[in-house]
Amino acid sequence: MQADTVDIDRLFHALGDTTRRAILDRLCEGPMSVSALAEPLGITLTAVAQHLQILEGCALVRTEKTGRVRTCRIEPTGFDALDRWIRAHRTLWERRLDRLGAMLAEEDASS
Amino acid sequence: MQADTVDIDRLFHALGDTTRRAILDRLCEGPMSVSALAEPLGITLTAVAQHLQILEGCALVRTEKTGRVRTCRIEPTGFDALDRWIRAHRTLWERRLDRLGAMLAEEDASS
DNA sequence: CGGATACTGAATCCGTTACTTCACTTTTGG
DNA sequence: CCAAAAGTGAAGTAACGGATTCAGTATCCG
Repeated sequence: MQADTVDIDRLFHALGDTTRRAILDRLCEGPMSVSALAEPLGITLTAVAQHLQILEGCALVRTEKTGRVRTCRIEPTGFDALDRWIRAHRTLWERRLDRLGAMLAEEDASS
Repeated sequence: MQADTVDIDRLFHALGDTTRRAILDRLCEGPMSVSALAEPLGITLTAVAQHLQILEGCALVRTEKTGRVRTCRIEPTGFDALDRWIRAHRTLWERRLDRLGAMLAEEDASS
């Protein structure tokens, strides 16, 4: 399970930024160069490159440089890791809520 | 849909902190006072209270003060909002990957 | 070749955030 | 009633994060 190596801390941190989520949304339209990404964002090329490093660091995008242009695309690995985290915790929390419900039902029954 | 009011930005920011995720994990065991939460974390009561404000702000926990003790518990609303965001984007991204696959297949066919 | 393009790296700036301390209010148990 | 317990509020601090600028490097096109 390759996606387990993705640090959930980095993942949430990466997604907790509007610009980075905008980059991801943009990449849904297809692979794109760094400049193409930067153009509608109103920030520097450098800033975009920094965001891309973070997104790559938690496997949300993959980039590849050919010639002088770096092409960026969506990488589902980090996304899968996030999904797995949520599923795991959802069941934990739901189990807890179920237990709470059971306790309340028990109290009602004994009253 | 009450959970739509939850700001996804705040949500990711809230979950992007180890201590806050630890608080959530701890609350899975059941409702707890602020001091009880603070004790194993090695940080001040004040710090925990601040984290709780953030977690409440995006509907991940709910707290209620009775007497001098504030009881904290898991609140699924924010969690649901997160889940919905992920589902929506997963389909977006997968659609994109499908389209990519189709394009590659087309290229193969035309070669 | 030479100039434009597409980035990269380093240093810097400034606002935000996590955490602290300390003084204070409220509640509660003996 | 009074001292300990539980939490609140305000102010301060140190580190981090997103962004900038500027000076490079590598690549491409005419």
